[in-house]
Amino acid sequence: MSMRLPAPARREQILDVSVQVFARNGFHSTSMNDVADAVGVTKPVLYQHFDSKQDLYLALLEEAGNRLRTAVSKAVVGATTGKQQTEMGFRAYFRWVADDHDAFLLLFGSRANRDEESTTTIRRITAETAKAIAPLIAADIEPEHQRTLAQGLVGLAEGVSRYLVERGDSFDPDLLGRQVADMAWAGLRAVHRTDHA
Amino acid sequence: MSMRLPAPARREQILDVSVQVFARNGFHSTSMNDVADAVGVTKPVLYQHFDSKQDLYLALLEEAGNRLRTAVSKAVVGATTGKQQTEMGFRAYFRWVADDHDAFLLLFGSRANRDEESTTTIRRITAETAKAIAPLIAADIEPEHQRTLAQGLVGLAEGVSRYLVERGDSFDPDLLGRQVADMAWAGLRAVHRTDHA
DNA sequence: AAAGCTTGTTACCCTCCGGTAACCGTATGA
DNA sequence: TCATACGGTTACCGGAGGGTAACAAGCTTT
Repeated sequence: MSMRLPAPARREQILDVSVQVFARNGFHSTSMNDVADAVGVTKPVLYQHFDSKQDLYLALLEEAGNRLRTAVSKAVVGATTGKQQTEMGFRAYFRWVADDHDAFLLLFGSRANRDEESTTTIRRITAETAKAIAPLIAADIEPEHQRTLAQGLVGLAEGVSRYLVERGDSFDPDLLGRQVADMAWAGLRAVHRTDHA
Repeated sequence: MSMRLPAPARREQILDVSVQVFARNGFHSTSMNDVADAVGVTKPVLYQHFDSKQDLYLALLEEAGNRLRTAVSKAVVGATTGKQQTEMGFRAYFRWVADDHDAFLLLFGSRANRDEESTTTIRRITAETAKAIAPLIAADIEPEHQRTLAQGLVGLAEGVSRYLVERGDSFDPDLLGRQVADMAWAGLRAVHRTDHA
C-alpha cells in the first residue's frame, strides 16, 4: 500500500508518471497495470481518476499539445519581422522538445499509437501548429498551397526532432533552431520567387 | 469456401489485400480475422503463408519500403546537377505516394502502429532515404549536422504527403515535387551560406 | 470514540484475439 | 478408381488485459 495522497495530487502524479511510460512503450504495449506499477499503486486507483485507458491517454495528449502550443505562440509574439518569427518559432519548438521530451515522444514519436480518437487529437494539434506557421508564407500564393507548405515545415521540425530524440542525442535547441530557421526561411523566400516567376 | 488458389497466388493476394486493411485501420485495430474476411478466406489460411501477424506485417513493411527506395533511387540516377537531383527525388517520392497510397499510409500514416520491431524497420527505411538525400547537402559542413538536416527534409516530404493523403486530396505529384524541391533547394543553399559565414 | 467520507487493495469477470488441432473436399496421377 | 497431396474449414484453446465489485484501512468531524 503506497502513501496516501489527496485526490488532486494523486491525479497529477498519475499524469506525470504515465506520460513517461506511454512515451517509452506506446499505447498498446502499455497496460493499465504497467501504469499502476510505475505510479506505485493498484489499477482501481487509476479508474478513480480517469474513466478509461483512452481517457487517460487523451488527457496526456491534450496536456502535451497545450504545452507545445503555448511555448511556440509565446515565442512568436515577441518577434516583429517574418524572419525573426521563424527563428523564434523554431527555437521555441526545439526547446520544448529538449525539455518536454516525453511529451514530444507521446505526440510524434515512432511509437506513438493512434486509434481513431487519438489520431484526431494529434492531427488537430499538428494542424494548429501549421496554422500558426502559415502566415509566414507569402500571402499572395494559393491558400491551399500555403497550408500544404506549412504542414511541410511542421514535418521538417518533427523529422529533425524525432531523429535526434530517438537517437538519444542531446542538442542545443537555440543553435538548432537558428540553423533550421535559416534553412526554412530561405526556402520560404524561394516560394515567393517561384510563384512570381 | 472461397475459390481455390495455388499457394503463391494466394500469398500475393493476401499481401495485396492486407496492406489495404492495415493501412486503413492500423496494426492493433486490425485482427487476423479482419484480414481473413477481407481476403475472403478463413484465418488458418493466413497462417499457412505467414508465421504470425507480426510476420505478415513486417513483410508488408519491407515490400513498401523497397518500392519507395527503388522509385526514388531510379529517379535520382538520371539527374546530373544537385538541383536536378533534388527535384527528381521529390517528384519520385510524391509519385510513389500518389499511386502507392496504401504503402505510404502503412509506413508513415498517423495510424501506423509500431511495436519494437516495426519501429526498427520503419526507422531503417527512413534512415536509408535520408542517407540518399544527405549528399545533396553541402559536403563541407559537419556530417552530423548534414544528417540531421537530411532527416528534416525527409520529414518535410512526409509531412506534406500525410497532410494531403489523409485529407483525401488528390494532387499532381510532378507539380508538387517541383514546388517542394524549389523550396528545399533554396534552403539547402542557405545552409552553405550560414556555415561559411 | 464512533460515524462517515476518502483512499486503497484484493480478487475477480469477461471479452477479444492470436494461434492451432483436427477434419473435409477436390483435383491429379498411378 | 483409389491414394495422396493440397487448399480450405470448423471449432477450439489460452492468455492478456480492460474494467469492476466488494472490502479494508485511515483521516476528520462532532
